[in-house]
Amino acid sequence: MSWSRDDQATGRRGYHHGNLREALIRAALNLIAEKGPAGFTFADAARSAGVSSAAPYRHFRDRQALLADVARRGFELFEERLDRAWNEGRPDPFVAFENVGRAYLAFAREEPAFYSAMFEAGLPFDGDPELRDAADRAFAVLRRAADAFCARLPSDRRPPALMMSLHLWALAHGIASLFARADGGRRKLPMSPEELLEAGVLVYLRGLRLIDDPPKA
Amino acid sequence: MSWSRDDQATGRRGYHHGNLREALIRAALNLIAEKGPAGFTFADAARSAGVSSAAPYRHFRDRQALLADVARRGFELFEERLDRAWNEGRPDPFVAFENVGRAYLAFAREEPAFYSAMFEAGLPFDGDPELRDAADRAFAVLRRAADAFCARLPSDRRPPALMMSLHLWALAHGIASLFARADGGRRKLPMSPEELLEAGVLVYLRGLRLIDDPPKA
DNA sequence: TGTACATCAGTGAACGCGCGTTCACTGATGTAC
DNA sequence: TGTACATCAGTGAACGCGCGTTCACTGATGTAC
Repeated sequence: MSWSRDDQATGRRGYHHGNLREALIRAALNLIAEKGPAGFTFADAARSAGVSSAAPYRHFRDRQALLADVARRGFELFEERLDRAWNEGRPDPFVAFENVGRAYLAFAREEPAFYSAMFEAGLPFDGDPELRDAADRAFAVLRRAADAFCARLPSDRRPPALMMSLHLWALAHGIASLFARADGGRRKLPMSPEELLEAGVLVYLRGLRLIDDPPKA
Repeated sequence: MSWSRDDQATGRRGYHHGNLREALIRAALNLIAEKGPAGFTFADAARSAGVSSAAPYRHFRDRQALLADVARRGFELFEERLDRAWNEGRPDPFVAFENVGRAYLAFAREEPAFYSAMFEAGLPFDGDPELRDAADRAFAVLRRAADAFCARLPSDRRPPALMMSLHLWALAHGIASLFARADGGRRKLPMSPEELLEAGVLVYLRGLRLIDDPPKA
């Protein structure tokens, strides 16, 4: 029995929910994790927040607006995690880069719902400046890391930092999409995604330092 | 006016369609290209094949079976394209590798519907041996290419070919997913996805040849 | 401290819609004789 | 070559379902006086 006015099951307090917006976002994350961003419905989110199907309209224009909010928060969290891993290039840019890579995969693995909403929901970035900005800021961490790394190289063989950051982003995203997701039917590997990414980044960074070496004929 | 019994609009021939199975697959591809694999419906496929909504059940157990068939064909076509690009390593493994990379991106760009069905529909590979085999055969092309490439390297610095093929697959897939798809809201780049991939593969392959060089401190 | 009132954040019933699926059916096709 | 018949591949109507969305409403909360 409960002495307070809280409903133990839903966390609600009587007629007014109190924090429905947050509850809907949490519900959306759970549903996306279960069924993917396509399987998530507005009605379902309302249901699992313990509220009528009309209630979400007080907080979100429609289903897509809720999804976009989830994605935006995901990018913010992603940025924070990557930035903390980079740690301003400490102890040195090389090690810090590896840490960013691991943080990338850890995020994809630990927050599959956010990751799906961010990269697989097909949200229109163009029409949503907040979402685009959040995504840009997350990428900017990689970009800053690449800048710092390149600055250490002798200027005659310094690669374009933008290109470098795009390569590493693509590699991390590719590994995350193909191998690091929890959704059952993925391919078995002889190594962990983290090891695969670390080895890949290692090879890549070594290749960079030889950028003016002609290819083997 | 038509002298045959063909219906010009739908390609049908009277009561019996003639080739409904193929028509449904083509319809599915168009619909997936338009709305993504999540937006594609069985009813819509039937409609655009000019047939009643019950007809598809003569050819596919359900919606997912049709989707899986599209994905399987996609992997078969993908394998063929990659294999042709590899061309048994001619003129030399390095150039042939670049060709495979370009073929990978070209496929993602030219066949977005196949690509979506293959990599984004979340189909259960485990329960569908034909689909899994088709996917494995496509990957095997990359694997063979990596084997041939590694065989050219001196044995004391020969990288694991499996790892190498996984890296290149992930890089190509990452670039394709993030930058090479036609679906509007993608990020603008200062270079084409093909150039980005080519540069990345170049750096990677150069890094490979230094695999026993210690990282810069 | 109490009261009147505005505002807010919910309800619950209803709607139209399209989907997936089934069913008995029927027109077309192929084949045996 | 014709005919009877089995089989195949469609039809179209119907079903239950859940979704997104709207609407008038109402209970709860905050605030001015």
